[in-house]
Amino acid sequence: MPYSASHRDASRAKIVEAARMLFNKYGFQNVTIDQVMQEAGLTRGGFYNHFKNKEALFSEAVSSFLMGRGAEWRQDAGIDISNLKPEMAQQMVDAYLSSKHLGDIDGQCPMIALPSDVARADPETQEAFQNLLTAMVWLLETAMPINQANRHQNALASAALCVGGMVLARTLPDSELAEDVRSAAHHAATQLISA
Amino acid sequence: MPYSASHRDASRAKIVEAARMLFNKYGFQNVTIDQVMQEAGLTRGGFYNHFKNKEALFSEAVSSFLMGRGAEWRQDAGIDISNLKPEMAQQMVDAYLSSKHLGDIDGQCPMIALPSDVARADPETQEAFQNLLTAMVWLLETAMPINQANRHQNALASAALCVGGMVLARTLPDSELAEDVRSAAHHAATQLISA
DNA sequence: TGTACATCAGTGAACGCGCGTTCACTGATGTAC
DNA sequence: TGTACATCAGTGAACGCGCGTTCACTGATGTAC
Repeated sequence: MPYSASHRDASRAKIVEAARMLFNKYGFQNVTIDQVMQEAGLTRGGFYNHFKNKEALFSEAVSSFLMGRGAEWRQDAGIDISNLKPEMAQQMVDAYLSSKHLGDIDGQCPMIALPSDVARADPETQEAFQNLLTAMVWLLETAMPINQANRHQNALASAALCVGGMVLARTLPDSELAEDVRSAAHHAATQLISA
Repeated sequence: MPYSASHRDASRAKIVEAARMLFNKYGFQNVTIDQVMQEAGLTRGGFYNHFKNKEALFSEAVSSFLMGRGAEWRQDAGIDISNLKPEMAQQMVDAYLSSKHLGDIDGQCPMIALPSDVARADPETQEAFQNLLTAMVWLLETAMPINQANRHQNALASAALCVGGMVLARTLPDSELAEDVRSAAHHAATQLISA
């Protein structure tokens, strides 16, 4: 069994991470397998040792966010999912709807960068996307100030504000308007999650 | 000057409308010019008599919504932009965040169907997209109950909720969750635009 | 311990299909006379 | 009014490029003896 399993896994992980980043930046269809493999430091042909096809890579790239780049992101935001505290919903909203997150095209949440792509992708990818939303809603709901009514509904609406505000801000060419949308969404989401 | 100008314009309009519908359904890259022309009742080659290239068609398709399919949509919702009344913001939110709008893939607002595509398109298309948002915000702001504070900010946040709620609902494979998101966004947007 | 072997990740050339775009041609119809 | 002409929207074949995928081959390295 030449090439240790860990070597194999490391290559695979490099491919997924390169793909996640490139898909975020350019979209599913505008990224070639050649580009991904090059970014991962490998060559074209090897791709099919690791994945069935390009769609399978997309699904992996989306689902990798939750425990990969997303975990770093949460850490930066001061959020610890194994020890949630009532102020962390606000930290989540602050970080998600921040200018920094808006500008971080490579590292931002796939729900912002890829919703239309995912809507047309295969069921696995859609599941992965859904898991991102479910996790976000769970976090907002669980880490909301204690005495909130309609916790679940408010968490869902906050998530819609977070994603909607950022999707719009990312797409608008007038960056001043984009900032206004982002900050209005941030303000409204803050209202929603406070008691 | 054979073929009257009106004949030419009619063909062009048919192409744009076919494109708008197909792009909404399948996304910019998944629609071929062949498909568009066939849907418009014409043949492939004629396309370039009307448009410089596929990107130019995309931009037209997005901008056509505001006064084309979108006008019908507003009429169905009981909204008359030349005679706005204070209850029409609520009508807008009701119609935008309705199950009917969610299911109407062909006819729905391009901000829901195509945000990622537009984020990667040329400046003309992004301008067209921005005009849709600006119009929506203007409508919400202008038709809000009279005695509202923070009208502009609330209109921006409502628009983010409308778009975000629908983008998520369209992408989630679990239709029950999709409904929950849609209705939570609707509830929150209603709060935002009432005094 | 050292060496031959087997495995399989990685390589890069080649294939083949699809699609945006071009082009020479057609023919419907408005206009000049 | 009728007819020849000119224009240009429309046609459909062809081009050419890009990219997902395949494939025969290479070579690094773990294992058996």
